[in-house]
Amino acid sequence: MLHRRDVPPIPSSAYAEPVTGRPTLNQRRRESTRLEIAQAAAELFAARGAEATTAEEIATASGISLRTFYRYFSEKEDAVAPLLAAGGERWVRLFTESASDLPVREALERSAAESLSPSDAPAVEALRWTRDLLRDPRLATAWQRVHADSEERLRVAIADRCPPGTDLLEIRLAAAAATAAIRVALEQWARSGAPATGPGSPRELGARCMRELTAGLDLWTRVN
Amino acid sequence: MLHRRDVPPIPSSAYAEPVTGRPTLNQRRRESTRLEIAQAAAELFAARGAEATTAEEIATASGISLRTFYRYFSEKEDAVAPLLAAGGERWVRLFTESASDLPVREALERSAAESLSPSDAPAVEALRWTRDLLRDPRLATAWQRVHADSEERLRVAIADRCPPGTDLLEIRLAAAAATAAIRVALEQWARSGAPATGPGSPRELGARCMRELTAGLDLWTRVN
DNA sequence: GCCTGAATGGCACATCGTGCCAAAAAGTCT
DNA sequence: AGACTTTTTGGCACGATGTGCCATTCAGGC
Repeated sequence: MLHRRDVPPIPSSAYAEPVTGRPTLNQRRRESTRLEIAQAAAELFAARGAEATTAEEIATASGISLRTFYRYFSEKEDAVAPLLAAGGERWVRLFTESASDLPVREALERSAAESLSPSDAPAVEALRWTRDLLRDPRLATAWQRVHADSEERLRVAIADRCPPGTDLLEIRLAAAAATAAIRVALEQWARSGAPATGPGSPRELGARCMRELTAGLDLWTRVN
Repeated sequence: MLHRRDVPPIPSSAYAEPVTGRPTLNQRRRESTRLEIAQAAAELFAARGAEATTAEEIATASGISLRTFYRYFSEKEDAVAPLLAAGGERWVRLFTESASDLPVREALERSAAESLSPSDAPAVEALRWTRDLLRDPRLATAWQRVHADSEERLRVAIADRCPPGTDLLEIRLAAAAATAAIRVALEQWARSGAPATGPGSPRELGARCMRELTAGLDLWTRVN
């Protein structure tokens, strides 16, 4: 007897469980609010630095109370995570949605390249912010957490594509290699003055990093 | 005029600057204190979890005041960093001290394997603690920071070995690949019930991860 | 012994992050 | 429309975090 569950057999969120698209209307509203807060936080962090910015200032700038801010983000520095994670989120989504008959490595490289070449307007904004925010040492923790989360999601996505008996260490290595490739590419791009497209762009750097880091993985020779 | 520095032109530590061994006596004492605190913190974290342990409890268990604790560690969770970083520290040190005529890749693999097979008694302890501490989600941040620092130190060490004109991106990739290999190997070992030596040990897993992740790097074909 | 600089401890203080509860908002149903 | 339920929000209190400041203690060198 773990939980008391008398009347409603399913304690899930609310009424109007959507049969159609995955994200609930409320969830989309919440995601939109998260982005607004992230935008305000990024401006403050870029201007004064994360150290000198209080959580209350971010909340006020976002038009919400301090208490509500901490319902959207568990830590002050996490407020910019939606911007830092924008690329990674899109990347894993593209990989998951790619044709399942495509070899894993092909799918990884293509979705990475596509996610690193911002076509969307907010994606361009996120990239610009990333470059600024990476300079703040106080945000290093958030940057690392974003990639740890990304690696975990990617690991699950890769595992779903592989046959059941696949070595888990191989899957972990593939996820770690691919995530590290994206991270190093973005860090290198942020340090350089290269533009968001063309030579030295995240897309080019990412392709090269991905190729070199994933070349030696055994995973590709066993499943395709 | 950034700082006021009138009388002493060099603000370095103390008297008795040692001409011989690198670490100052005071620094060694400090390092020893750090380890004692880390030991006490690890026991508390493993028993009650990092969430339910206050910084003051760690300080009291270490026989120091709360204020002094924060002079040794900037955050509560960082208190166990010396244990989590023990392997990585030794690894970079072994790599740096290895014969300079040894090819970079050889030196990397050998020092990694050696640092992952604990011969020292405290190294065995650190490994045992690592397995326990990795279960605490509250310590994930410290774990990630430890490896970010390790990657940075390794990057510098690799750069020192390479000829001046070497592509910085290649060096970054090598450092990232090697650090990720160690991290994945330790995470996999911690999840499994494998012993510290023999089959499934960190040394064996590390060798395999290192081989697969660094196989595709261009760096080896240009410098040796 | 004295003297000097570093290490320590105590205190105050701003900020962080959370539990709790009441008010407001949003959605459902008749 | 109104009554009802569920979710979200804001305000408040409070323990915990992390730091600046200053007096005291400690560990040498003289």
